[in-house]
Amino acid sequence: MEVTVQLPEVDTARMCHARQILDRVGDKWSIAVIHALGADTLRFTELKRTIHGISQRMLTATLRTLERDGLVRRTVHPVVPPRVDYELTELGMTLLGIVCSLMGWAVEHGDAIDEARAAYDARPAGSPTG
Amino acid sequence: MEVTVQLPEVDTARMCHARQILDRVGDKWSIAVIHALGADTLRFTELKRTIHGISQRMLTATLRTLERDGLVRRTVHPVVPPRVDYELTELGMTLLGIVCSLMGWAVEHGDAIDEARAAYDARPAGSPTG
DNA sequence: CGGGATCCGACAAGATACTG
DNA sequence: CAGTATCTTGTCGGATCCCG
Repeated sequence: MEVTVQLPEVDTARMCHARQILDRVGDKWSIAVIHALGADTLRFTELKRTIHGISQRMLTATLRTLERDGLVRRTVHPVVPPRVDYELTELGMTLLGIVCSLMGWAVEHGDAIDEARAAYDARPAGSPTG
Repeated sequence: MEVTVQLPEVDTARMCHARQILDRVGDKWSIAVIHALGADTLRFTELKRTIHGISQRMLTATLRTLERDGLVRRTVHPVVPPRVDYELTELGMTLLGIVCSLMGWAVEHGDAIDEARAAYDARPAGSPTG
């Protein structure tokens, strides 16, 4: 197989941009929130139930960050039982597309990675790479 | 209310896969290493010089993880001055493609995010979202 | 040159309790 | 219901020393 990646001019500056969004979506819960909101508009509690493992502290923090980055829109309804809706913005939806690409890659090559790990883990001590 | 979700059937299981690779490339240096090796095969010291900010501890740890996941191949040359070469595997190159997609998104929408942040930061205290 | 081991600081993140 | 504040812990990551 030959390399068809051919990154055009991906210098340090561009890679820095990649780190930017990875800092944004690379944390433990952003992806989960984006994915959950990609399906539908949800309330705080609904999000908490959907994502399961998340604490209300991290959910709040994650939502705040995503809102600040313009990826999630927060709507407060001034009703007697407080109600706050969260939904993806258009920008957030484009990011969701990227996330789906990520998922596609993970599903496609996740098996290979698993095998590689097993093989690496099975190596005695020093691998005769040369 | 109806769901206008465009993603086909992205359930929790798939999202979990996305988290897997984000755990892998989401750390501080993996992207930088993958990007550096995407251009050419490099030695340890060369990698250290290319990535600049990285310490040898993190470079070693990052390389080890990437090697274990089958993304990077490590070649030891038994010569008098020790020489170790690192290069991307075919699997690593496909991941580089994903990374490039990420970079593309970052470059394309990074400006919008910046504006959103500025707007969010300029808000008084409670935004009349509803 | 390449890398392992250890110590230590900084921050992310979980659990809990409290508020409006 | 939708958060906020505090405490504690776990992990990441840098600095340093040492080895082959």
